[in-house]
Amino acid sequence: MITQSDLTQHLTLILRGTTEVIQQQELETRIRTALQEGRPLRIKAGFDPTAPDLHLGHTVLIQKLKHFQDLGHEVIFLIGDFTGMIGDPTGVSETRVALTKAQVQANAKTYERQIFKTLDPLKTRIEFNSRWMEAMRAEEMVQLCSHYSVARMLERDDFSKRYRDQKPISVHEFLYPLVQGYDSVALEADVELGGTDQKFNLLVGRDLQRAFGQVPQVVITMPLLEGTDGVRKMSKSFGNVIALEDTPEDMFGKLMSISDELMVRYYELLTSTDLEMVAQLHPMEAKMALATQIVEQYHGADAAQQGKADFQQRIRGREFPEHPDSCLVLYLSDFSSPDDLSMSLIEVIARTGLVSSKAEARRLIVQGAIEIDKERQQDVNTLLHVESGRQYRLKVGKRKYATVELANPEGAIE
RNA sequence: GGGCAGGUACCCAAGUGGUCAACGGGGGCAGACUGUAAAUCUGCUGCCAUCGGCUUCCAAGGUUCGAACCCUUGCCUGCCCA
Repeated sequence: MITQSDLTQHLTLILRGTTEVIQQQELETRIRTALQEGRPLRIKAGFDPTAPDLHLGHTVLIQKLKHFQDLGHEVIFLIGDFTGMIGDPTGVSETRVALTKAQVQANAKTYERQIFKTLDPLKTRIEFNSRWMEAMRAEEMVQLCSHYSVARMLERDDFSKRYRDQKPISVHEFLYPLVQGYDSVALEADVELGGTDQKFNLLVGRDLQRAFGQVPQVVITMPLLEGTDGVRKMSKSFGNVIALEDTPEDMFGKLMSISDELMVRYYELLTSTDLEMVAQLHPMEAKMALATQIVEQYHGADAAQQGKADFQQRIRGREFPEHPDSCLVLYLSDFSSPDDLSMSLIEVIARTGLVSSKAEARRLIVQGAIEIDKERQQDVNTLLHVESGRQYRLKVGKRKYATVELANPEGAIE
């Protein structure tokens, strides 16, 4: 027997952090039925195969999938390989390179590795929409298109905006919402999750399901997580991502560099920590706790501690970290003469690979961003006289460190 | 198919024959200040180099002593007409 409190508990978890549920009434009804009949709901969330590197932005959805999974529902992680192979509609001038089967497979593997840090591999169904889309004949495709009008397509925010701004819209881009919507038909999804930017596409799914004689799915939208800049959504093209496969040190550092405001947001969407409690903490402490918690989830407890230690050394203490970003080893052959083991500082910095050009190295020197063994070097003409057996510690800018040393002379095998 | 307007550095956007590696804004980087924050202030932001040089303004040609700017063709985008 299903009690009201069971249902309420169930719903509370599902609704946590959501932006919108269409229709919540339907959701409740379906959950009730599911519980009563012991027949789990089928939850779908789609992902783009061209971006296999998941970042914290994606995990908002994955967490939500996890909630459903924990409640016993069937979770489908859908990889839009068919849509991905045609090309993505975002970006005006850039035509995405079509992915090969092999690439898609490789990306799918990456996805698995990443999402299974959160989801249960045994209970997660991974699907590819090429399975049904490749089998679709042109005739069926045309028929699919007939279920939607251009005017309604133009209702979509980004389409109408681009239309207004006189930016190009290719016809095939209209197919995207249709294909995505059709995925719901093919999977007979009960619920589809997506970011708020997906709302339109998700709703198309409802319409198409209706057109194909199915009960329309419940649509749940989740907020888009802001990137490290705190303003724009987290996205690779904005360079503001915290990737799941960032090193623990990187991840920790990036999390520490977000604004206090954003930190609260991250707590809200990426953890289940009580927000009231967070507000009691010193922002710095709270941020440390957040960073530790998140790094721990994706890299384990040890890594989290290591990330924390690295942060403490490198940034707070402005000390040389345990793991420098670059270790430059120089050989005798790198110098013009074995009697004069000196190299211009610019050259040395460039060789560490931490800067993109010598011009940049030069700039950093002028700007006082370079230190050798804790001494600031502001002279562009500085020469580094390398003594064998000695290690030089370079600080390049705010957060990059490198060691420089001469190759072991005895062990040198030419 | 026809007409019109455009394509400038990471993005937006000035420039419309020499003084342009190219105004300005955003972003990024650095310094100061800090809690590696945010906000703020300052500087830098094509490449190589000691003066100086080299490669850039959709592409390919052309005119010119000299072109991002003029001409031709092509490619791309938007709008209007069919």
